[in-house]
Amino acid sequence: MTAPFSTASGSDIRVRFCPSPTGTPHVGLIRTALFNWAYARHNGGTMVFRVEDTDAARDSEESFLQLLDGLRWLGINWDEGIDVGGPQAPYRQSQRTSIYVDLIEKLKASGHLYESFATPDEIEARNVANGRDPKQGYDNFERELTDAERDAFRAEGRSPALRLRVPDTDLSFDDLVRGEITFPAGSFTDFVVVRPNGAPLYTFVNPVDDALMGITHVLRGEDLLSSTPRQIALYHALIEIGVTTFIPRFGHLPYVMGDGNKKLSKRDPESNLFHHRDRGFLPEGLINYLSLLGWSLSADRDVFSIDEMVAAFDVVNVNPNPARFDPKKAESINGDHIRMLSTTELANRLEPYMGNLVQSEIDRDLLAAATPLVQERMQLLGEAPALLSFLFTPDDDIEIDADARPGPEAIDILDAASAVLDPLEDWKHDAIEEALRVALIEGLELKPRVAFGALRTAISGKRISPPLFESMELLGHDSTLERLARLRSQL
RNA sequence: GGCCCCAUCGUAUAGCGGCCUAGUACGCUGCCCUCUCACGGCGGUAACACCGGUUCGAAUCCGGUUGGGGUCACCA
Repeated sequence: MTAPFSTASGSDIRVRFCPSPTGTPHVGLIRTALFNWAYARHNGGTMVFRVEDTDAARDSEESFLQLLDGLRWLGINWDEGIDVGGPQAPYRQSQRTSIYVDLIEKLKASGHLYESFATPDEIEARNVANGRDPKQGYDNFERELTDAERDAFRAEGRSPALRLRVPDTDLSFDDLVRGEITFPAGSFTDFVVVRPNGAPLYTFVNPVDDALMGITHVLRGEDLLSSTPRQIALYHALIEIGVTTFIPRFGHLPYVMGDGNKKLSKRDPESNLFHHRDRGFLPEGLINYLSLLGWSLSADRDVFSIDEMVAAFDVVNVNPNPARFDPKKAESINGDHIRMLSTTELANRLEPYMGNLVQSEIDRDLLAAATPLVQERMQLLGEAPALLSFLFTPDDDIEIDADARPGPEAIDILDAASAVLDPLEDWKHDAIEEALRVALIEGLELKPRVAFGALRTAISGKRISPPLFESMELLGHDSTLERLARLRSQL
């Protein structure tokens, strides 16, 4: 069967993101949103955002709000739909019932939909009785029910679901990422589009809204690949009754996988968008990494800005095979983005991650001054507090980690350091370093790592810290001396 | 089981018939830098699932096999 697929290109391209608000935003879902968005922006087309909340049992307002929060955090915006409105409002399916009811009547009248009284159990039993695989699905046997037969079912107290009469021919489409795909006639059967209670199902409302909203390119997860022929069948019906004139192009994006060979599960923390935000991913870092799941900018570059991604993105270059989410790689990419930020910008981004450490203007200034010390030491913004807390902690409250505590031999080091630092006029890191090197490395003939290790413990309480002399400078003369004295007294 | 999709280093990918004794990045690892940790620099490790075919020539095209995944809901 030949079909009038969309030929839209450039700014005529219309894509959509249409999540069902169940649970926290999943990175696979977000990757789908990202690719749709990038495709629209690259082509100067239109991004539509609608919500498929037709499953009252599973959908929640909280989840809906989280979706908005997540998209806004990432900077994925839209031109029509939720909040911004548009010619096909409303954009929440729960508010579009009358539109569906109207179309259901039209499709019924035109003979595309027919009443089906068989329950799932009966269909399975029927398959078994006919020697078919129980899992083989519906066999279209109620297509030509007589009025008398229908009345008989009604007399039993049954209400019919409505099924779409699908064509008895092969159905083909040219997938944007996979190429030509053909489903043989008979491999997809008449499917239910309306429940007996009159409520339309996803199988109906999704293509109907795409048609009504003029969607030209449907980019979605590959789990929907098998339902595409059925949707195309529905499109043919919609075209015949004049609802639309074309069928969108489809592009089925590869799965985002977790460990093993299965989709990243909703139970897996890695799947949760907010898990990554909470740990300190930058929006641009996460977008960069997510882009790499099934797509690449070029052969030898995998760190790039959002603008660069948009400028280069084309869905036809998306790789069809499933991609594993690799937290290590994601963090590495994020670290690169952290290093690409200006220090003032990084300081601003860091602040929300500092917990109650940064509370005053003075704290903010200290954070700004300390940011350069940690910019090359983080992959996640959430690592900052552990690295910097000693700068914001009163001298009395510095805890000495067990693995950082030096032996009694450090007493001489601390004494010598105090002696040379106390009278130091020019409290700058290079002067501090010079004084300490003269006193400890040359004077006491110590190895730098031994001498400075003890001082590091004194001021930070840790074996690992930002650069020592810069840290001392930020801490100030008095605090530094106080901390040296405190450690000495504990040895 | 029927139908559909997928198949390059551990991972993500480059490759769209000769530029490939297969490139890059993460990871792992050796060395250098170095006050710790990082950052950075220079190396190393490691892949075309298999079998046929087409072709002068195949990771690239075709067929099959194997393996993995999805789908066959009155969920979305």
